Amino acid sequence: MKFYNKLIYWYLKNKRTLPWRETQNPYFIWLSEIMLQQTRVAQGLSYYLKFTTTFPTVFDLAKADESTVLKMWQGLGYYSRARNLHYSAKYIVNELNGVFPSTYKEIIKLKGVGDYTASAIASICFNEPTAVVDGNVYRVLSRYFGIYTAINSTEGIKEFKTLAQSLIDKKQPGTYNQAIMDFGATQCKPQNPLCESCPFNDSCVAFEKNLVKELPVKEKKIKVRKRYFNYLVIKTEDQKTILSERKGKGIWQGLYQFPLIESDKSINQKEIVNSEKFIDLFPNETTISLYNKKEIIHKLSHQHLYTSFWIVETKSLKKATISWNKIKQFPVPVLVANFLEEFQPKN
DNA sequence: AACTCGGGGAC
DNA sequence: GTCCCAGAGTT
Repeated sequence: MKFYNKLIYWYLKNKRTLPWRETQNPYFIWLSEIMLQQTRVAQGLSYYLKFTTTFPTVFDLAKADESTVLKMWQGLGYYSRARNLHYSAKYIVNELNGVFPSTYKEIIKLKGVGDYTASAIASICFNEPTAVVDGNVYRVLSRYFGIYTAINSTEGIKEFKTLAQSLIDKKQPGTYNQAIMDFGATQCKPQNPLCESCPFNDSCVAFEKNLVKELPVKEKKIKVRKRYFNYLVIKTEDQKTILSERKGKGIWQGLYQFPLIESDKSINQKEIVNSEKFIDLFPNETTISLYNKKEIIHKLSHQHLYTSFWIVETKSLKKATISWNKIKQFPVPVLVANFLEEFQPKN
């Protein structure tokens, strides 16, 4: 029996019921695929429902402000996905008359769409036999065929794409692609895969040679940068504060935060008050107090942010233009959202 | 080729 | 703590 027949047989019996499996609307499939990049189904699901409800068509998404899109994306991470999604929605509306491109070659031109996403959309929506290679596919193929090539090397990326392409069922590429991903997610899992009940355990190289735990091979690990964030949470007597948008490179582009004093180590209240930024911001009298006694360690994949929130009260401040009761309309990082939730449970 | 971009869940 | 998730863009 061919590889794809066995796989699709498994899929038809074991597939998860998911909302984006009920449609071939390329706009919906696109939304789901962008959201699920480096994101578990369980985490992306509610965002998918929220987006498809609020923006039922690409025209609705294109019409929205970027800030609105980011607010809806808040908490999902990798915010460039939301910015690129919005950019591409406007492109589809303005340049393509709202018609979603229908071939891999055209789909991959969209910003935020790479080989994986273009293959997924082309196969699921337009029946084009382009094989997806995501983390699940790397794992399934490296184990089944006993391949040691690092999945994040240039060579590995090429090798696995070619292999995946040779295995696809050209008559039902969309079903095949979803099958191999679902199989990787629920059966051939990273840890404790269900080999004893696996339909491939009579022909899987890794199972036969007891290499399941060694595969797939991945090169090098990331190193984590430590940063020290001191947020100045301003409260004026007329209930205003300052939020500013993060611009340029780095994390959280387009999201908002309180005025930030960053340092390369922990700093105390005296150092805050004597800093250039603080003096520039508050020429007049203020009261400052540390909100969290212990630094909050916010962990990103490449950075650990040691964070202190400083409550700064002052009579009035010209730059403080944002009312506290409107603060939750702004897209903010989870680090800031968590603080606001505790500091201002209302709204 | 290496780095950067979030947040969370499973172990 | 470690790994990694329906990856892509930039340097």
